[in-house]
Amino acid sequence: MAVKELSQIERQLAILRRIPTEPQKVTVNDLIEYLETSHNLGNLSKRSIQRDMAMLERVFGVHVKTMGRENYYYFPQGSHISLKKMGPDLALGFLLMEKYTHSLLPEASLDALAPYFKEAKLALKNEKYKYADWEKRVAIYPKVYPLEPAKFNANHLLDIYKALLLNKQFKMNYTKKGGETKDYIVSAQGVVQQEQVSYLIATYEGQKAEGLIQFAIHRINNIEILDSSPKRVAGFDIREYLEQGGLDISLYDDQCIELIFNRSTAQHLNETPLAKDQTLTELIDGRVRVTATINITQSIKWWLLGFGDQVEVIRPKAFRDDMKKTVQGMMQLYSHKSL
Amino acid sequence: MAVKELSQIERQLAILRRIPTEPQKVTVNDLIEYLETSHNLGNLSKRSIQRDMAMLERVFGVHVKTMGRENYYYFPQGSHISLKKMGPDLALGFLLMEKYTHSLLPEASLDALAPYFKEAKLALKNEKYKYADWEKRVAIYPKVYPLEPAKFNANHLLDIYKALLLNKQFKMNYTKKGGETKDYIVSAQGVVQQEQVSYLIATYEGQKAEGLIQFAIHRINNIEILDSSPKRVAGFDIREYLEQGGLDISLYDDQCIELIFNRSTAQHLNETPLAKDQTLTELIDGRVRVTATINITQSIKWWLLGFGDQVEVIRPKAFRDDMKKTVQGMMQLYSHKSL
DNA sequence: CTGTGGTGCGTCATATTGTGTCGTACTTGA
DNA sequence: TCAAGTACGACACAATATGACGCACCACAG
Repeated sequence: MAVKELSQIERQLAILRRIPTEPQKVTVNDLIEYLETSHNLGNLSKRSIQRDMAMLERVFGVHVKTMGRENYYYFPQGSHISLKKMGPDLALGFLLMEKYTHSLLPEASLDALAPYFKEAKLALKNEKYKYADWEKRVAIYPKVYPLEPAKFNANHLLDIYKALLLNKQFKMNYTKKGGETKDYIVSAQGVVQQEQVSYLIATYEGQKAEGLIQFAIHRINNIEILDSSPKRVAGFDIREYLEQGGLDISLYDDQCIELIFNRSTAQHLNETPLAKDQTLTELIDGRVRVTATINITQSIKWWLLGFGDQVEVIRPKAFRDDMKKTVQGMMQLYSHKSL
Repeated sequence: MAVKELSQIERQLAILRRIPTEPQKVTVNDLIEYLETSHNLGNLSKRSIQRDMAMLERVFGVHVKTMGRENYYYFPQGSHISLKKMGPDLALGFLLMEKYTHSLLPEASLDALAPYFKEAKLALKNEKYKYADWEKRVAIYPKVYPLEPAKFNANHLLDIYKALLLNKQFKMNYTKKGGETKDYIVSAQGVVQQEQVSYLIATYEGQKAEGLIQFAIHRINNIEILDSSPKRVAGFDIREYLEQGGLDISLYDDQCIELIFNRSTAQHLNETPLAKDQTLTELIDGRVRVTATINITQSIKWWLLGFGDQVEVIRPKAFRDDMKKTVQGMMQLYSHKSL
């Protein structure tokens, strides 16, 4: 490639893109090498780059630290440069994302995102928009999960993601169901986030049986990323894993379900269908017969039980019997006098 | 304020921040006025700004359109300038947010966010990070909601948010439960997003009784933002509204609940407690007595029913009787022979 | 249709700013 | 203590930005 000439501004922007955030840093010599190799430039004097840095410091808030005889340049953590003002669509997107996810994201990510959220709020505070009481007007409200979220260290999640991305194994200390803790050398295969609880899908060193193990992330006590490469399970795909009932085992082979709903309850199946092939038929007694093809899992059973006497399971027969048995168990509970 | 002098770069950056995205546009005269008022600059020649624009076009991809005798400048939709490269924490934050929210956000917001997501993926594709199969390794998986999401037009949601922010009323066509449609002039008070379904909390013109009305957003057929100001309900706070059972009515005044769980089922209450003041006591028969202070709502009943015979409601008495009655109803369903 | 006043843009002399080459002060490591 | 490397101020010179034209073009009004 030919040696190009770059105008001052273009050169300064190229430098800007090279400046890392806080833990990392860069020297003038690094920058020269970068510009010469990546941008095929010759003929840049060190003095000019030094002057550029002074300007970037003044205009873009690049930080400088003189350590020893060299200057190191970096962005402080959570810094942000915005050249383009956010439009309302974009700003709203950020605000909604913050609402939806702020309890789910690792701290480090939240810190890094904070300037974007701040900017979004600012963008909605100008002449036209009145961001004033957004907090008082918009809420996300979980329906069926009155539980407090598991005390869940999102930093561990971050470490797992990093291990996945860096293609490394990691060592973790984990509290097993019984309460005993154990160290594992883990090859992460995937992560599933389910409502408030996240699971790591992985294999570990010294595993007795073949297969993928699920670890609850909130039971992880400590993580340390190792240098070794993980043992990858060939052809692993988290969606296939979930479809084959990774978290949620199919109770029956039969996937054709037939239910009879109360009329009022059936109504909302119109809006949120059980499956794409769902059919609804009104019966003589006013109730509604529903058929659909779905994996019949523990979740489905739970969901149907939740409707109480407003739904009756007809098919598969085995599922009906299962429901009947459960109801008999419940009946027994409430036949006793309460303690 | 004194008339400041700005260097070329600083001026160009100031201009850049003033350039809007596509539907809007800006002329050189607008920019001069902006710089003179907002940045207290005098002495800028029109020719210099014109030259600046040529440079911004070349370096930052600002688009220009000559309409009539003037030039209009704007950013194309979905354009994005990144001067700072994303760190891994930030990039992960974006990827997770995309995973969590991409089915919930309005199209326009998604389009505007797309460059950020793209940049995040790029940031994880460099020397160190292997973004390769993120899609195959990370999933969000709803637990208790096997339903297909309501066909829900996120653009209507966007319009509602805009009406809230712009402090305007809007007109909407809405399909009522029965199936009939009706036009409303609406004063939005808030929005609640609950799992897959979003609700607009509002008052409307010609409302018969006092009070806040809930509209399901997926039943809205059309929205048009008006110029009139909404009637604000004094002191409205969505959190208070929800706590007082806006969506989810308390069934009983008594908030002290007492349950007896199976041992295995009770275990996960350790991790995700029912409430902050929850107490667990093991009984002689191995089951676990749980007490907690919570709003006893339809959701809670649903949730408890879901456990089938693994939980028994003890108190409040009225709630126990309610559960008993429901179980008797279920018993009746399953005593019949199936059709 | 024609004139007036506005715009964009090329050009040129001039003012301003960027650049390379010093020198000096300072730090580190041999 | 000295050599070698860095940061940075100063200075002359080169490069670039600026303002003042002029021309071409367009819109609008008379």
